[in-house]
Amino acid sequence: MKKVTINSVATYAGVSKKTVSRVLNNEPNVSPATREKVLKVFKELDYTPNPIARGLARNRSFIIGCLYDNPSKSYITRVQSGALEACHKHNYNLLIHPCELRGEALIANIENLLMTSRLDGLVLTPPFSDSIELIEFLKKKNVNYARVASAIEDDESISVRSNDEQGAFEITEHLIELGHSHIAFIKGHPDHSATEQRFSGYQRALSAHNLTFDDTLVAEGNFSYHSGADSAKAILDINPRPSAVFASNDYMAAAVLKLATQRQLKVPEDISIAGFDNAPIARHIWPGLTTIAQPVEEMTRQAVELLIEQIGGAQVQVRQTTLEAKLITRESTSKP
Amino acid sequence: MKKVTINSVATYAGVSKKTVSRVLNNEPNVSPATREKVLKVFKELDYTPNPIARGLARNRSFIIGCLYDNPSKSYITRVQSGALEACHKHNYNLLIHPCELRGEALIANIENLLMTSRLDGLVLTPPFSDSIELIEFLKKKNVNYARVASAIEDDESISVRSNDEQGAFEITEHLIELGHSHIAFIKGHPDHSATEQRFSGYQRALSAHNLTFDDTLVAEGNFSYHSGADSAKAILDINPRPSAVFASNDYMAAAVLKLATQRQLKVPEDISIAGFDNAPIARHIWPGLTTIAQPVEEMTRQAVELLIEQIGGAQVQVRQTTLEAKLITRESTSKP
DNA sequence: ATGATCTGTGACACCGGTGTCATAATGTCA
DNA sequence: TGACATTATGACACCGGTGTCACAGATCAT
Repeated sequence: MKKVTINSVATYAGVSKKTVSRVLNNEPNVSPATREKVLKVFKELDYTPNPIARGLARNRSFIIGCLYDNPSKSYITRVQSGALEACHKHNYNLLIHPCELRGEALIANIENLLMTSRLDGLVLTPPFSDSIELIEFLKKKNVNYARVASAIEDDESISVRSNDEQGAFEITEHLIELGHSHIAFIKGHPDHSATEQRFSGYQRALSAHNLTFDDTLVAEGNFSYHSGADSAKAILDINPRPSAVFASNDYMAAAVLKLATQRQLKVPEDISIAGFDNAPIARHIWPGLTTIAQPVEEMTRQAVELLIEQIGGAQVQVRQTTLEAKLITRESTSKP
Repeated sequence: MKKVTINSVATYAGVSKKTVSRVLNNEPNVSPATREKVLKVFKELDYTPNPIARGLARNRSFIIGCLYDNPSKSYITRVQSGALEACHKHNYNLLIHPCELRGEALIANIENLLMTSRLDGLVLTPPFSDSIELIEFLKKKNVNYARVASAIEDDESISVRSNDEQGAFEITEHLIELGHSHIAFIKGHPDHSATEQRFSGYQRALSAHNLTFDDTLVAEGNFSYHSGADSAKAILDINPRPSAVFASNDYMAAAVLKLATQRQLKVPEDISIAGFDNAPIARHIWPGLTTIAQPVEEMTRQAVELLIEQIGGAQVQVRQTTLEAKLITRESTSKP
C-alpha cells in the first residue's frame, strides 16, 4: 500500500501542494471549484495528513502531558476525565505519565519524557504541583505547565486549587456540632500540600469550638487504603476510644469503617467516620461516608483550559483560581 | 530564549549536523574525541532534540494510543497500568482516548484521532476489541493494533484474553459446592463479549451439576454500580429469595451487598454474593467479595509488548494468547 | 482609462532531524 | 610498498507538511 502524501494529492489534482495545504486547513482564497476538486481527490486517494509533519512545520504537537503519582485510582481517573474534557474540546490529546520519582531522578525522567515526545504543555497534579524543583526545571526549559490542587504560591504559573483547609474545617465542625469532642484524625501523605491544609482545617475547627487539640488522636497515613488500615488499628485501640474519626481521604476512611465493622462496632452509633474527596467508594459502601466533595474534574478541566489558552499564545490574565469544596453528609456520621 | 537546534550544536562544536546526529543516537564510527566534544556542547547549550523532527524523519512517534469505554474506573486504571509498563520499558509513551461512540461516529472519531496525533499503534480494550467495524477500518488504514480481552477470533491480529467462561464456571461451581442451588445471575453490558462468556460459564456450571437453568433468576445489568443496584432490587424481591447471587462484575456485586445490608440481611449467612474481576472494591468492603481475579494488567502488558514488537517490524509469531483467571474466595460466600 | 486593491495560485525556503553515499584518513596484510 | 579494508566525517537529499512572497488576473474607485 503506497503512501498518500500531500504531493501525490497535489499532482493528482493538478495543483500545487500549497493549495492542497490551504484546502486542508480551510484557509480562504481558494476558489470553490479548486476546493471541490481537491476534496474529491482526498476521498479518492483516501488521504490522511501526517500530524508529525504538520507538527514540525507548526511547532505544535497538540498533545498535553499529565503527570501524576497518586495512590487513589479514583483521583487519577477524575483528573484524567477533567483533563480530557478540556483537551477534546480544543482538539488536543492527552498523554499520561505516572511517575513515582522524586528529586534528581524525577527531573531526569521528565527530561526523557520531553525528549521522546514533544508535548505542548504539562498538567501537574499532586504531589508534583508542589515540587519546586520540577517547576524550576520546567521554567528553565520554557515548557508550558499548569498546576492542580497545589498550595504553593507562584503568581507566574497557572494554578487551580480547591479550598482544602476550609473543607476540613467544615467537616470537623460538622462532627463537633453533632456533639463529638474526642475526634481522631488521620493525616495524608507528607509530600502532598493537601495533607497540611486538611490537618490545619481540623485544628482550626477544634480551636474555634474551644476544644483542645490532642496529638495522641492523630495518626500518620499516606492516603492509601493500606495506610488507613494501619491507622485504624492504632485509633480504635486508643482508650477511651474516640467517638469520631476524620480521615484525610475516603480510602483511609473506608479502611477505618471496614476494621470497625469487623470489630463489631456499629457505624455511626458506636463511632462516626468522616472522609475527604467524595471518591466513588464513599457512596459504594454501607454506611455511606460523610465527606467533602472536591471538584477534581472541574479543577483539572479549568487548569487545562488555561494551559491551552497559554499555549495558544494568549496572555492568560487570571492564572490563579480557587474552587469551593462541599460538605456531603451521609450515614457514617451521627450524634455520639 | 533562542532555540537550540542540531544546527547550532553542529556549528558551535565545529562538526556537521550528521555527526551530531550520530552522537545523539549512539551510533558507531565517531571518534571518542569528537563524541566528547559534542557531548560537552550538549551540556553547554542545554540542547534537547526535537522529537517531532525525529519522528518525521524516522516515521515514528513512539506513542501508543489506548482506546476504551468502560464504566469501571478500576478496570481502566489497571489497563493503563499494564500498558504503561510495557510502553516505558521500550521508551514509548501512552496516549489515552476514552470514547463512548459506536458505529459511524466511532470511525469518524478515530479517524480524527489519527489525523491529530500520529500513533504508532493502538490498544483496543472492551468493547472496542470486539468491534468488527473498527478492526476493518484499522486494517484498511494500515494501523497497527492489539486487542485485549476480546472473544472474536481473528488470527491476523494480536489478541490477549483471559478465560472468562472458565472463570464464571468455577465461581458458579464454587457456590454450588457450598450447597447453593438457587443462584441468581446479573448480566453485564451487552456490547462486551465478556458478558456472554460469563453468562455461558454460569449456565455450563449449572448443567454440569444437574441444576436446571431458570431465567427468572437472571437480571440485566451493564457492569455499572448503578445497574447493579437496580438488579439487586429485582433479585432480592424474588420469592423465594435466591440463596446466592453471582454478579458479572464486582461493582454490581458491591451494589447487591449494599442493598442486602440495608435490608438487614446478613452476608453471607442469609445470602452469598460473588463478583468478578477482583476490583479493589472487592477487598475494600466488608465482607470482602469472593470473585474471579482477571489478569487485566498482565493481558494489557502482553498486548502492548506484542504490539511494540510488531511496530518494530518483527513478524510476531504467537499473536493469540489466553491467560488464566483465578478464583479468590473471601467472606461474602458460605454455605446457605 | 488608470492606478489601487483584492483574489487565487504556485515557487521555494524552512521546520529539525535522519539516511545515503562520497571521500579522506587510517590501518592491515602480503 | 602497494592494494585493499576499515574508520571517521560531511554534503546533500529527504521526511511531509506550513509560511512567505511574488505574481497574474479580476474588481473597484476615481
